[in-house]
Amino acid sequence: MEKYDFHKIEEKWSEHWEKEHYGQAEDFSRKAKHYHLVEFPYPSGAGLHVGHCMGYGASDAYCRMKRMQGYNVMYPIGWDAFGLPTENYALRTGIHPTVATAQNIAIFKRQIKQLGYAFDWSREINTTDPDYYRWTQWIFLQFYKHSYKGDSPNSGTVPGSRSKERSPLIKVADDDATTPRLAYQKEMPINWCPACKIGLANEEVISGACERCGAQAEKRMQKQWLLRITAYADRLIRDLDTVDYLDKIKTQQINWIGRSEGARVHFMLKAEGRKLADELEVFTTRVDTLFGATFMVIAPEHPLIQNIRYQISNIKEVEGYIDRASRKSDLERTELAKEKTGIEILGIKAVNPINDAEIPVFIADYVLPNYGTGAVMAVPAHDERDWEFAQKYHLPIKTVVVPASRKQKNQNEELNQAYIDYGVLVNSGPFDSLTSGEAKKKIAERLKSIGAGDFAVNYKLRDWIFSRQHYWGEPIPIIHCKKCGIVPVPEDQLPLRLPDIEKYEPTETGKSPLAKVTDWVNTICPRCDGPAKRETDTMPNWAGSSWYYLRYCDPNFNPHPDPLPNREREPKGNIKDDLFETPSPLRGEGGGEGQVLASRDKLDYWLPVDIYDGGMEHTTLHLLYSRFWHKFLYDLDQVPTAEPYAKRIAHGIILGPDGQKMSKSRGNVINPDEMIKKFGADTLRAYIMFIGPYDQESAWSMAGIQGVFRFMNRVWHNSNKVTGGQSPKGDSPQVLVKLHQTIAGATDDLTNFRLNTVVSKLMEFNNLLEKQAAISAESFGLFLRLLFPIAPHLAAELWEQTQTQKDISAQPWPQVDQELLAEQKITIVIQVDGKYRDGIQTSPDISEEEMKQAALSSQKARVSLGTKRIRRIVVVPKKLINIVT
RNA sequence: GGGUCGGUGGCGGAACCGGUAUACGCGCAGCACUUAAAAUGCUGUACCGAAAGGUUUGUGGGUUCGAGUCCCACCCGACCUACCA
Repeated sequence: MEKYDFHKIEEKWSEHWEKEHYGQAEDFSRKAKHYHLVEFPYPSGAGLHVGHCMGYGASDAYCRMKRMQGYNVMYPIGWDAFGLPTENYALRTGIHPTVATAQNIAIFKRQIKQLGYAFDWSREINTTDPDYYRWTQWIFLQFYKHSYKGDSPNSGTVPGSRSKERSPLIKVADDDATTPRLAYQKEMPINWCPACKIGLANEEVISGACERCGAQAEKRMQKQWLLRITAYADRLIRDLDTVDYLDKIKTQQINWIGRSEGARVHFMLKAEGRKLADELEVFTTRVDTLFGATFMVIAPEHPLIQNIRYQISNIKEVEGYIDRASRKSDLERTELAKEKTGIEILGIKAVNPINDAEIPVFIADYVLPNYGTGAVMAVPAHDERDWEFAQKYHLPIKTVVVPASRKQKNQNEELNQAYIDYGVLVNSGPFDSLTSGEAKKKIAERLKSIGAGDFAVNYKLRDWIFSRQHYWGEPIPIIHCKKCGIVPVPEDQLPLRLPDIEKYEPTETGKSPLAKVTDWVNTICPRCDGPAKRETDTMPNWAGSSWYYLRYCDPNFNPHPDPLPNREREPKGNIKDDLFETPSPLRGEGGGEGQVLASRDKLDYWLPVDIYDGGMEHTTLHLLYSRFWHKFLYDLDQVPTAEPYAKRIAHGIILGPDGQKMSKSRGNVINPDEMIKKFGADTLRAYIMFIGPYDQESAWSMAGIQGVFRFMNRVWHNSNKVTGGQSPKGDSPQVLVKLHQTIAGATDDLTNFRLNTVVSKLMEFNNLLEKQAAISAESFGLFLRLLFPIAPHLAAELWEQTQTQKDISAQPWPQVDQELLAEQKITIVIQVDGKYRDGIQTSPDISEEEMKQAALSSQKARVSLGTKRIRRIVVVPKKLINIVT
């Protein structure tokens, strides 16, 4: 027999599948649908990474099985192509990002096809395609044009929403400047990377450093666009109950959102005995300790200072402190956490609303500006950080809660089951002797009745900073007019295209490179026809990936098939017609008629995504963002489901051979192309599945891939043993039983993404085959069908060589012959006092009595029993006997 | 500090409902083929022991006829997160 020439085989079959459009899904097929999503790649110049191969290969195997099981499988792919590396590349080389992207995509495509991943290429999408980002921009405009009912994140009123209910959105008029919009602009301190010259989302700052380049991030005030994700915080937590995600993913999302229940408290401010107009509002989860508040602390960024600066007698020192704090990076601010610093704001006092005590106000950077209200009531007796601060500055410490005795606890247990009891209150006036759980409720109620506070819910999650000062992103479709203010680009003018530019450097002022393209920036206000300027910020990477799975369902959908002349390049002014202004199809206003992103029929057919595979690193960013967009689109009635993904799984990362994360600088990067060259695509696919448990990280091993390569060769040579036309009756029972055990085991494992054991089970069968002189074509064919998802080229080739039926991909998935398995002899384990002594082969219909007899007559068991008295015999039918002495 | 997941041979890892621990692969040793090597094939391979037999799933305890698996305490590691009021 000839050598296993994997190059020849793989080339032959990948051409075959391309020609046959294997992998193409059918809309509205009567077969059951399976929508299988993998995170689409960023097409970098480095080409496919073995990590991509893990996700795509496993999912490809799963989808091949599903197709053979009769499902209409959609397994699409696209390109998440906006982003910094391409822009940086353009900066270095002058090659336009569009050109670089096209080149990179070509590399990825070649690799993907070589590896035999059967994507549905008819649905390929690209986030940088104006026909795609047109709708990304459209979604942004809807955020801008809508308000969420009761959306203040700190209001404490939680919009009641069950998973299936849409929450009402309010359409906000263009000239309405007061209603809070879901997309809004705000001057705020942002994380700024001095090296990349880009504003960073909080999530992109990793322990004080820029996620991309590692430089220390700084703080900087800048007007930013934000999306009000906090309005959806509760639903994002609650609806996790309705989806099947790995538990750790759910936990991470819940922790990230960080919901905590407590109370808001208003402290009146006094200067020279007179009440000031400003109040100090704090959020606390421990309102039961309100009597123990001995001072207040506000963050250096707190706006109060500016408002009351004339009342502050030591304003110079205070401003000096603020200045020093602003120059610290987040990292410095947290690393120096051991030693707390601060300064008292002299000249003012805060008044505790519960007991009218006047207490000093400090400014200190251990209080974070972005959490709660940026101010805390300090209770040094019951908070470690406040205690440290009080120690350092010799501030009073007043104990107001003491541990409850067990007896008291028991007495109150029934009353307070819903609360965590820290103890009972002392030194708290009328609230003394209440448990802290009760006191939380009573004190908050009291505050509410005197207008000095209320129950409140607070989130760690902050609104999503949506502005980037870069070129290679979706332009934010907004126009700034001196007269009219913020004016959205009319929807019929979308897409708002990126203009071609010469220089990609961000400006020194921190504005996007677009700011220098004066032809483009200067435009005409769509409302008043006066001169106006375009927004020059672009959207973050996460924008295009927040809805791409919708577009796969209907990649060419266009709600307005007759395109208007593209007017955005040469605005002629006076574009007022609303004809093509897409109606916001709010509930009850037209059902599915206003569909924009994809046709409703197709979304109804395909959604939700049945399985979504990706990396763990995306659980708190991409996954949360896209759930947020989806819920918003659901509220707009653009999508039929409240959640986008029914099930989320995640694969582990592949480490280099040295056990370290792969990186160019370490020189431990494994290049898929080299592996294909050396071992072939099938071996690479199978090895990556075999490397370890799917959801854990595993280190690459050259010896390991060698072993899998040997397996492929053995399978190849074992096809010699196929005897034409022979029925499986000629195969030994041992082979048949093993074959059907393999069918059962491999199916179960593949269904549950236990890919390493799928491969090992196929190896086991092949090892048995190795010892046989011959095997029937039919049995070997069953084995090949199991192999097909793992090593499709090899399986298809051997199928063609050994079988009469045509194409392996058209064959049904093997069924287990239960009778065959049932007829087999079983092994009964005989134990004495729980220890294995003997095993006997017997038929499966053995009775318990017969089992006992067999056990007692076992030579080995009797030796082990000796003269001991038998106390009991435990019988597990058809499995085991334990003789207890 | 909080959260999550882990700890099984020389190594990567199997063991699904508590029922023969160490499947599969690597490595290693011996043999065959070869002038030789590579490749390939065969045999062996948790530990102690010549054998009979005994011991073994991070440590200590518990439940059970029986524990890698369940419960309690502790030790170690990885990842995420972190002055979150």
